[in-house]
Amino acid sequence: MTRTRFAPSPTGFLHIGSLRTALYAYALAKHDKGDFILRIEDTDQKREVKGSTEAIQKTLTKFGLNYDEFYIQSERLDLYKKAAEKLVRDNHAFYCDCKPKNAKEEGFSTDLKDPCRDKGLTTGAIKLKVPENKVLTYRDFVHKKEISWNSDTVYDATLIKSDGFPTYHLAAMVDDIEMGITHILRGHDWLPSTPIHLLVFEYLGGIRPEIGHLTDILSGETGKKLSKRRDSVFAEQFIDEGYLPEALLNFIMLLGWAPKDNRELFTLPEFVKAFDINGFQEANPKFFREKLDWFNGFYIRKLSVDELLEKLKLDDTQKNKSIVKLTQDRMKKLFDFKSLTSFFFEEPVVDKKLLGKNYKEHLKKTVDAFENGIPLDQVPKDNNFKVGDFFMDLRIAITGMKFTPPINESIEILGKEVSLKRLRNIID
RNA sequence: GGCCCCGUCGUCUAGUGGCUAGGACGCUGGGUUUUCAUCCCAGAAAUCGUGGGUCCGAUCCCCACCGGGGUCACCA
Repeated sequence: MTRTRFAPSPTGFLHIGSLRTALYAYALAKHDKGDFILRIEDTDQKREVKGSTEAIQKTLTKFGLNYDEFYIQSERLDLYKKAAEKLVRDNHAFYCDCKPKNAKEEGFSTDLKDPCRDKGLTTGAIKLKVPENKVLTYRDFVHKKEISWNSDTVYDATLIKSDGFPTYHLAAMVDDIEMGITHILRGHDWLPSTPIHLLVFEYLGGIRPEIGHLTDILSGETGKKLSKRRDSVFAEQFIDEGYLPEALLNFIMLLGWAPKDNRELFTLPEFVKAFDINGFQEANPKFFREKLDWFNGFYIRKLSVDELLEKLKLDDTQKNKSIVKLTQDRMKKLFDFKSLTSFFFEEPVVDKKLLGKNYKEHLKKTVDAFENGIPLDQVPKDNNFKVGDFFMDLRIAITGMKFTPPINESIEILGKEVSLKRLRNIID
């Protein structure tokens, strides 16, 4: 039975890269009818942001990534403590009372082995005792190759902090074993610390899951890894901007994974079905929005009128339905609806410079046609107007814009009274 | 700097020891249309990072280089 997990730390909203990791982990499990587990890694109390666990749950649900099991690491502390004590007992870990260091401020350290490793202390933080000159190897299922290190390049990583909380290096491995995780799928930033995890797995005993490291998504602007701070890339934010979850998901699917048959359109169930663990990409993709916009337009067009009405939070009136029908093909984002249709709801400001030379003649004859019940299509024929010019003047007079939904249908929705009023405003 | 990952059209990517290197987005042109959009058709766009090998033959295998990315915490 395939079991995968998505293990975010509750430090904010769902990063687009995290969403992708969750999606792939979900597909990996569900393709084999396995379980997808959500595990909140809240072992750093300082960084925790209130409400983010709920936000993550809500967002995953919104995208259809439903999980079968749910865990919170801070509720499992004794498990990690016991594991660490076992490692100390087995002489694979040791207590340490050194002052914590922060590499960001202190720079690179060349001394990999901790001074406390042979002191035989019995209190303090607990660190991994990394063996000398040992080759550490695993096969990465994303990269489809063996990756290895010499343990001499690995530092004695902290397993339990002095506040008693475990670090990722311990907690995640304990949980992955305990929860029977078969495949660890995680961000590429974890690759360098994998030798630590290999040792922890080995010393803990039990079956080690397969491990795979996803590519980083790079910013199209900077070429660097997308960052929460610099780039605006939260899943929630895309939704707020008028992207459909199914569009974002479809876009994300292809940023780091591809099928052999060039297919590009997938609903979530279709993706799960087509998913193949060998389809992962090894090179870092850049994040550009053009294709996302296309996906979004595509999925908007596929919506039924009622569905679109609901997405736009519009009342189910006949008028709204008609307007939606006219604009559906023209929307790239849900947000576009507002600018596309404002003239239906409020008097447009008409810039007369946009109108053609003969606009007065055009509009006068249109008013006549309205009053006498003559179809608008008839007007240019009867008066020898150039069809395009005539309708363009009409369009601008009614909507204030050059690019609009079909003008005849729009006028129908607006009604005779309103339309006439707008025409007269301009002629007089 | 040490360690590690990566390198096919602008972008996302398919591909195999021998192909006109395929698709999609975007772009350009055309058709449909009273505008725009949709839809349809066509086109431009990748000397497969560079230089060496191996081979009858390399985008595909090997090496070097260059370039890009990541990471070096009692954060995850």
